[in-house]
Amino acid sequence: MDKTGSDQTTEDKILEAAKNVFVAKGMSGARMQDIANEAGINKALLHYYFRSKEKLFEVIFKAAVSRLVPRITAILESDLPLFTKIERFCENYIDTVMQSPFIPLFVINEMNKQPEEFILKIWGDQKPGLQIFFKQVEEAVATRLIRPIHPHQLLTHIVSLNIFPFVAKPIIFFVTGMNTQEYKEFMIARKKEIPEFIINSIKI
Amino acid sequence: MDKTGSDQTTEDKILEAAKNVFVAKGMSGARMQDIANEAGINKALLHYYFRSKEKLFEVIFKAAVSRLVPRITAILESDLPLFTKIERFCENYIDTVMQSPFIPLFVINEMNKQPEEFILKIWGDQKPGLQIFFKQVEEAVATRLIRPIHPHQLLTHIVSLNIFPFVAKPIIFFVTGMNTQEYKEFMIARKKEIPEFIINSIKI
DNA sequence: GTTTGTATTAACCAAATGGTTAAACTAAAT
DNA sequence: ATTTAGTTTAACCATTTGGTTAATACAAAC
Repeated sequence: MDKTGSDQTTEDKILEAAKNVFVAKGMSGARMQDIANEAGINKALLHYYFRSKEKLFEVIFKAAVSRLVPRITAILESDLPLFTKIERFCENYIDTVMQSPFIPLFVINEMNKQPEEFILKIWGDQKPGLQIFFKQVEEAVATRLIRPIHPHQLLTHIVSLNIFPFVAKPIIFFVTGMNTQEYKEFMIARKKEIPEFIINSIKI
Repeated sequence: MDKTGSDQTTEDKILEAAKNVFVAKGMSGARMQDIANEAGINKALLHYYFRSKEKLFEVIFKAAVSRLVPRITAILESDLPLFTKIERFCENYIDTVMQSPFIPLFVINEMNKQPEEFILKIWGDQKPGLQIFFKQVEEAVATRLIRPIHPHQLLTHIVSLNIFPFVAKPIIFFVTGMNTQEYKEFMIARKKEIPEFIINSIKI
C-alpha cells in the first residue's frame, strides 16, 4: 500500500487534508475536490473511505471535540483547591490546543452554526458537571478567600483568556510583529501568565 | 417601491439576509439562492443590486469592520490614563458589539481565512497606532503603578475578555442555564466586571 | 394616456458539485 | 502463474450554483 516512502495511509491523508479545508471553508464551503487535491488523491477515494462529505466531517469533528472537552471538564469537576484548579486548567488547556491549534476556531464555528445540535452531540442529554466548580467559587467568596465574583463571570474570564488568543493569532502577529517562534513562546508563557493574572485579581 | 407596508428597501432586505447567511455558512458556503430566500426576493435581484456574491460580501464585511475597529483603536491611542483607558475600551467595545453581535465571529473567521488580505483591507500598509498604549503600560510598570506585565500579554487579556463571550454565547447559555434576557444582563454586567477584574489584577 | 427609468421576474446557461460506477491496479496467498 | 481482496482511477451522472437575459411590472413625470 505504501509505495512512495511516505508512511501515511490514504485515510490519514484524507483526514489531514479535510481538516485543513473544513477549517478554512467550513463544512458547506469545503469542496470535496479541494480536499482530494490537498490530500493528493482521487476524489472518489473520499467516498470509498468515508462515504459522504457529512460523514467525513463528522469524524473530524468528533476527534476535535473528544480531544478537548473531557480533560477540561475533569479538572473543573475535581476536588482540587480553587487556585490549583485554575492553574491546572490553564496549563492543560494551552498544552492541549497547542498540539491542534485548529480546534478552537473549528469548535467555535460549529457551536454557533447549530447550537442545539452541537451541544447534543457533545453532551447528549446530560449537563457538564460544573456545579462543583460553581459551588467552590461561591464558598471561596463566602469565606473571603476571594473577592466577590459571580461563578459564571469567573468561568467566562478563565475560558476567554485561554481560548481567544488561539483564534486571534493573525491579529496578534500583526499588532506585535511576532514571528512563529515568538508566538509559540508567547502562548507557552500564557500557561503561567493567565492563572497569575486571574489569581491576582480575585485573591484577597 | 414600497407596497407591502414594510419600510425596508430591497437593498436593505438583501443586506440583512446576506449577513445572516454569510455568518452561518461563511462566504464559500453561502448560497445566493439561500440569501434570496431569506430576503424573500428573486435571486436575480442580488446581481441587480450587488453584481456578484463577492461584492455583496465585501459590502457586509466593510460595514462590520468599520463599526468596530476605529473606535477601539482610538481609545487605545488616546492620552487617557491607563486605568481609564481600560474602562473605556471595555464599555465601548461591549456596547458596540451588543448592537451587532455577529461581528466578532464574522471578523474572527475572515481574519483566519486569509490573514494577510484581512489585514491589508483594514489597515492598508499602515500599522495600528498601539505604540502609545504599549509605552504607557511599560511606563506604568516602570513607575510601579502596576505589576510587571508585558504589554502584549495585557492587550491580549483585555481583548480576549471582551470578545470571546460573544462567540461563546451558545455554550454560556448551556453551561449556565441563562435565557436571552439573562445573557444580555450578563454581558452588560461585563462592562464593569472586566475592567474591575483587570485593574484588580495589575494594580499594585 | 404615453413615456421613461427603475425594479422585478422566470427562464436560461455553463460550470461546478457530491456522489456513483466499472475497470484497472496492487499485493498477498495459493 | 492464478486467484483474491483491497485500493485506486477516470469517466460519468443528476443536481446545484453564480450569473445572465429579456420580458414584464411599477411609479413618476409629462
